[in-house]
Amino acid sequence: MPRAHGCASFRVPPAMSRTLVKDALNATAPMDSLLLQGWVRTRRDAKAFSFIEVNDGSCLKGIQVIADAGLPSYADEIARAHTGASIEVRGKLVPSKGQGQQWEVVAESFRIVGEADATYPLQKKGHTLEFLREIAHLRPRSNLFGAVFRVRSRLAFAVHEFFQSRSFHYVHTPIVTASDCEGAGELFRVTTLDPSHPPMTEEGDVDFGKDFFGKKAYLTVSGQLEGEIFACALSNIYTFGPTFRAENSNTSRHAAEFWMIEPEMAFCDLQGNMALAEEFVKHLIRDAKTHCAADLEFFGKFVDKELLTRLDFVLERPFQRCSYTEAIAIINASGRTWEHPVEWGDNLQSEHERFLAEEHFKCPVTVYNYPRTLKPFYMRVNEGGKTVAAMDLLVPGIGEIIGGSQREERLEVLREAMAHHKLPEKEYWWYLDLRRYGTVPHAGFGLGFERMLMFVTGVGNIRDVIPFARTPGTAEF
RNA sequence: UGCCCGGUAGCUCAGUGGCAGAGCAGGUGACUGUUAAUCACUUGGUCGCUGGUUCGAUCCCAGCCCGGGCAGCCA
Repeated sequence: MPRAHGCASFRVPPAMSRTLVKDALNATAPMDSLLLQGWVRTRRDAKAFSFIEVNDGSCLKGIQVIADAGLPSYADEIARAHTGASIEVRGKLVPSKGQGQQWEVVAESFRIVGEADATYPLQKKGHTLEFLREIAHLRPRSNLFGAVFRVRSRLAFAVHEFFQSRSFHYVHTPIVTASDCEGAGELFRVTTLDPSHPPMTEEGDVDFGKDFFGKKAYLTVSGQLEGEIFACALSNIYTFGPTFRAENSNTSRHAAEFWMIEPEMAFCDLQGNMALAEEFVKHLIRDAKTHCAADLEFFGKFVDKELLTRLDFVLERPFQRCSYTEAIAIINASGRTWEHPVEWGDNLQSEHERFLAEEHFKCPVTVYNYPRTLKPFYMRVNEGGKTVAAMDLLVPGIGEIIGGSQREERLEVLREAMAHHKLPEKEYWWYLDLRRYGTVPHAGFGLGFERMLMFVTGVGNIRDVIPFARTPGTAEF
């Protein structure tokens, strides 16, 4: 940042450095002087003084400030200290005389930094999540969203910590991609062509050869294929970045833009993959419990009463594992009538996945070895050729949270699979090269970061665990 | 994309084929180491939009827009 020199309006830096609310609340001794900066949550006036609850987002709780009516600024400023106003307070941290808190701040001076008038839409209580979505620029100031986004920040850090501590290397895979045949859903086109006057070929088609990249380009739906490249060099890698799917999905667990974590391990099979997935999910839960205890407690109270016991339960028990073939047998032996009856070879529907995780196993469950016909070309073909070494981790309440597989490392088997899926070898020459030169068994998976956050926070809609949700028809902010 | 539910004050909602309602928020006053403070009074409306039926529509009908739930696709 540029520094101001010799400027008359240069503001003298504060003599005191700022104390975060979190640190003030966790103080072990009184403080003679501190500077608080934050936003007014509520104000309660008495005759001789006012109570102001100040929150600065450093933690869930705010701190109570006592502003005596005798303060010089009181008469002019206190009436402007509405909910939502930003405020700066200098004073002492003292043990509270009141009941609800250990510490409070006795103001020696305070000023309103930025007013918030009566149109400020956040009230002390009673907003629906739908309303808060419409004010996504203000909702981080609410208790719930402050908590959600603190947990999101912490778990993003925990992702790196988990992999880095296991000697995985972080790879930045591209966001713009030119391969459109990964089969992971509809792609968003990336182009600089003028949509109303695109260049045309002699055949009358749009000439993408004249586009920015000289060919058709898209936003990535997965970093997996590029991740495999790096796993076949650095051994253990992970990606963590945004992913884009242009599916017209209108559900509480799909977004057009979401963040995905994709580890890829060389010299690893499906068993190792499942083990890592379980360890990873448990690590994230444990980390949130350790570092976001107050926020999780808030979710347990106001979002999902069973959240904390469920998370503990998930940590304690080993995840269940069950082959696709067994899963079909369990579903059909349940004696239930299904909206979508299944037999071997069919996709598992939501109702089946929910039944397995929520009722049969009552626990996260990894379903593996799916029929070859249901899965993409890159998954490793099992003995007998009918199934592939795929895995999906299903969790209660959400369903699929992880999808992964052991990859096909045998050149000829992979070529057959590509031919079967009608994929041109020319486009995948580099992917095939990985099997031509020093191929190794390798495996990996993708974890939807938002779905994990839904599981950890109990929040039921993906739009409420991502700062600015992109869903069909909506890209505000 | 399909099926279902909804749209009334800033927010959460009730309601009726015939003067538009409550709680909270906002305002004024009182009271109090308060803490979702309390009490009294009070401001506040294109009843989503367009058209139709009707003497009269916020209400009934149609179309559209917006939001939500579920399903499919997936993470």
